[in-house]
Amino acid sequence: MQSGHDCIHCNNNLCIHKVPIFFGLDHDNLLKIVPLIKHENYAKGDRLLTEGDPIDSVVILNQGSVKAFKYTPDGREQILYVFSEGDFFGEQFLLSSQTATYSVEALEPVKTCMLSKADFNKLLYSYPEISVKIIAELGGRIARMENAFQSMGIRNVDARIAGLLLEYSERHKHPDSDLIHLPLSREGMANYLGITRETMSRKLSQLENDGIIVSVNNKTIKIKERQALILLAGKTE
Amino acid sequence: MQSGHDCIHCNNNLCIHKVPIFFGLDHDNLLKIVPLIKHENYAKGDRLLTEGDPIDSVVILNQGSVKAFKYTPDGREQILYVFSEGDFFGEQFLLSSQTATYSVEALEPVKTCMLSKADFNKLLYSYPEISVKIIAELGGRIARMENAFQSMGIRNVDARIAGLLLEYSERHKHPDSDLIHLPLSREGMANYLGITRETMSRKLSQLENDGIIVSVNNKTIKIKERQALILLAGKTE
DNA sequence: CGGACCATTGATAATTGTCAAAATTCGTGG
DNA sequence: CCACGAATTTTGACAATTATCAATGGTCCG
Repeated sequence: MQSGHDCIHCNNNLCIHKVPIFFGLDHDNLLKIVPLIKHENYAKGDRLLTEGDPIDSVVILNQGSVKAFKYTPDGREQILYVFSEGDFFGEQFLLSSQTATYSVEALEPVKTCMLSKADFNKLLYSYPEISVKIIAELGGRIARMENAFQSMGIRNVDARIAGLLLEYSERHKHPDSDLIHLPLSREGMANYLGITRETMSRKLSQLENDGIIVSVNNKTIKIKERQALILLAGKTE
Repeated sequence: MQSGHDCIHCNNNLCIHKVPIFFGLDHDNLLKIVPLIKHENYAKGDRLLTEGDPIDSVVILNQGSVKAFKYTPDGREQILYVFSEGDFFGEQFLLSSQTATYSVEALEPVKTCMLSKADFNKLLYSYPEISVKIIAELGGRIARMENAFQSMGIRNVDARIAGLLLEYSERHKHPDSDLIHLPLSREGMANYLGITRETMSRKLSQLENDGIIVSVNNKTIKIKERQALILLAGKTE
């Protein structure tokens, strides 16, 4: 059983295997990082981070999903991201501003791995290739944000909703069927798209009436006419 | 006149002094970078980059300003950024995706400095501190994008417009007075906020009727009641 | 089973988009 | 420096869409 230490490694520190920034480090180096990592559990609704808080570590999601959001001037939540297993956040704050620019809340039970700011910085200097990975990751995140920003600029709400459903269908696909797990509630999706929950509800009902989707339960829908959604997403008026 | 080479340096390669990522490099190292830089001029309306194009260099703005935008499914421009003197773009593409995720067009006569992808990568390996600077810069850009995204989610258009004017008033302030130089046309601002140019026009007229701003010309306005704008920007309904 | 939370639906008001026309501004060439 | 034409902006009337307010219905979980 020469894989003994490997199994401990795998069972307790999965996160290190799930995060692109650590890909490419060899096994020995990974083992050096393992002891630096702290773990934490959260229940649904728990706050992992609050806008304005000082930040002292990078957080890697090992299980579950979270929403990252800011409050608009009128007190509504504007959701920026939904992070799930393997995603991480906090790295932007370590090197630029010191305080969190958004709040993070668990959408379901969540397990995290955390790497302190000091250790993280040491890593950057010890393994220059990690810096390059991070630059790439940040570049990707910027691109995704830019896409989201563009979608927000689409004046046609039906197109925005169709686009969101298609995005979820790619990212949260159920294994066999064309069922989609929605990471957010109706209100959550509305808060992501910048519309009211009533409008969201109405639009989904309409899609169901048109036979394009079927609502299975509050967090699951089925796409019946993917092509129609794609058409809607590119609709001009 | 021992400053001879320094002056050549300063006159022809100002860009290197304007970009945060090169701050902190000593004079000798800066001199090594200078010969790697290529220059280019553009007239108003020229394309510097088109979405989907392969990218082979980082572009630093030495003079003038540009808009970066994507086309929405219906063919409208969604403006993502206005870059001006000292800003740079293209660095995200070098390390992640290979093609441009947005187009860039000159808003006025523009002078650029360009650093090839190969040279840029060499720099990253030779001067690790540049990587750290870039991570910080990207972190800042993400934060700005997140703010913009949040603003877009504000359902009240008056608040979005007030916020935009306040932002411009900080970034494009005229030296003495409280005149603001608008980097974008009415249509451009509308395309940034995701509204029609007619709505933009109407809203600005209304602000002028209310005595909050005065329109000096198409690219200049004067803020008469800054406090009123701040109030509007935080308005809930 | 009960209660809290979430989602849906209806009626109405407010806002913004659309289309069309007129007015203004801007840059260029004489 | 002025005039002219092109481009941009403004305004109006109307249609379409979405927010708001209020009430009802449904779902999830202990």
